[in-house]
Amino acid sequence: MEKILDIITEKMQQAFSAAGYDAAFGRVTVSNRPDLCEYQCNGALAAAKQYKCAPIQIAKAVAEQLEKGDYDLCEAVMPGFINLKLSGAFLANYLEQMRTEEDFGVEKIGAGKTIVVDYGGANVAKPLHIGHLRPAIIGETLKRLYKFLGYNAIGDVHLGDWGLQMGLIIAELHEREPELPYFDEGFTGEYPEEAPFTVTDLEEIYPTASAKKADPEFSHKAHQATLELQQGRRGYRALWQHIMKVSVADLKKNYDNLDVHFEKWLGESDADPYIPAMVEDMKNRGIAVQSEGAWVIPVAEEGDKKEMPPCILVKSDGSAIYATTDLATLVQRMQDWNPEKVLYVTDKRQNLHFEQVFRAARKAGIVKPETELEHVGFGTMNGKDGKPFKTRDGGVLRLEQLIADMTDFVRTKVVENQIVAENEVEETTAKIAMAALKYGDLSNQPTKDYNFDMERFAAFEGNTGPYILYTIVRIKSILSRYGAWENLPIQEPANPFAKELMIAITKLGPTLESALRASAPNLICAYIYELAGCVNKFYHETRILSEEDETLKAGYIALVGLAKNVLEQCIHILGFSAPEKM
RNA sequence: GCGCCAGUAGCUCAGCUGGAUAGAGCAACUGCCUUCUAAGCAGUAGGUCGGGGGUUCGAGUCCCUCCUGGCGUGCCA
Repeated sequence: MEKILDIITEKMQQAFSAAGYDAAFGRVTVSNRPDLCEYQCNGALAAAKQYKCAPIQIAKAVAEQLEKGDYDLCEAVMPGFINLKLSGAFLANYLEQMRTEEDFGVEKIGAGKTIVVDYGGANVAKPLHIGHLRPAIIGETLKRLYKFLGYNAIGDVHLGDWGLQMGLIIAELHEREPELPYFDEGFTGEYPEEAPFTVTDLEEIYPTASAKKADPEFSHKAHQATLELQQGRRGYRALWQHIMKVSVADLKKNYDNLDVHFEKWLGESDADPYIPAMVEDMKNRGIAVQSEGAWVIPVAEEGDKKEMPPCILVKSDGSAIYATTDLATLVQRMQDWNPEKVLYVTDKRQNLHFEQVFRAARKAGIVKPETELEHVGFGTMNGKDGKPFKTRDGGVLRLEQLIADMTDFVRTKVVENQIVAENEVEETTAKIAMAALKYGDLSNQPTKDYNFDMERFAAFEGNTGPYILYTIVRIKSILSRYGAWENLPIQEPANPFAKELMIAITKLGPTLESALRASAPNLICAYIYELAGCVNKFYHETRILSEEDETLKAGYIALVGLAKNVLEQCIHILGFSAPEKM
């Protein structure tokens, strides 16, 4: 469906033309003075400069040309704004179309296009911790948003299963149990089926090993193990298989709990087979050059404001580095899926890295010139005090623990309120906790650092996930009392609150498109907060079920029903859902 | 050193390509439940938009400069 702003902008542009001015000045925006009007055009102010006359003259002349039937108000005011209020008939018509078309008539701008969203970033052998929350939920939301707008969106977890961390674990295991057959280079038999460790063991082994990186001897051992693993040392590969199996099952469980689902569970190791040919090719074509013992791809360009270090392709010890696997992964993605776009959702501190990789990929022709590569770099989630998030004993808070804490906090409230039956407490609690957590995070601008404060996130008032759910639940309650409502047509607004709500609903499509363009889920949050506010005002001011005029009542029901559907569609994109009661 | 990002109410943050009176939420105070869930609604109070210049009819928004904080800056990811 064409957006309202586009429709009235077109009409405004025609009016500018008809009045003898450049149509380009006819852009209409949502009013920033809702007390005066709903939409406004500031074009006369800008046009005044070009035509050297008073802006109000232009505004008046243009307003004369507008079709009066579309508007309840259409006037030129000082110093030269053109103020508009839509007619109820126009709005009802538009909303009725939204109600009856599939997906609210939102334009499928991505039809026929494929996008890869790379967003998990989980590391094998490491439990998900608080740092994994943002990439998971921001990435999942962006992926769902792309899907809703018609893209074929492929989410890939891109496991960290091939880097130094694997070497660290192998080195640490070797120190602990050197007698294991995996470390015996002469061993030719079958390795045991059972892993010599559990998930819980791994969760302790990795941090221990990581802490020992400062020790030069251990560090060298770990680097050596990484290299040998990558070069295919048999025992290390077997050990690696064990680590993968144990760890991935656990990761899947945790992501499921967050309602985050990946289409592909590929990892850095899956890119490995592509590396030799890619590197060889780059060397042959002179894309990669030797420098300080390593093979690098110079990516500095003229006009760079900052120093642009080269992209390291092969380290001086001969092993691959993250740039290598990222490039090889891109080779695999282009070959298998040929996407229009690849989106990377990672910490913003990796900005330079991706800039280098993107340039290298273009230089080497791994992607087509028109393939879009975007890095969505999100900010750090800090503790309440603004410092990096730590547990009381200074450790890293596990994601599971975070969710458990949030759930406990919410459960108390749910029990206190006594609205749901005892056997529904857990399900309701889980939904509210998820909404609190995700909305709390997603409502921030992704690029900004923010402070995590559970009390604030799970607060049941104000701009929070629970507030949005509460609004939906209120409507659901009315709808279920009313009976069949799905086919009731939208009517003209019966009061100002209804009209405000209707206008809010029309902003769905434009909001989703802006959110996609800017990779900014917070825009969706801001939108549903506004929409929920409109619903609550309408709810408060209008007695719906006790309305005696049946036609009027049906119109109310149709309107809140549509509002509910839009809200639920939006929270689905944000990755959470509403209970029946709360 | 260089580069990137940020600085808006006591706190946490919005503010779309420069436009009318800078907006929310929390905290504080005040009203509104015999009526569809008060996890709500309405209202009061709270601001030299980090400082200083400049461009413009008009600047939180654009340009310059300074201050403060965070991050990055060749073999970790």
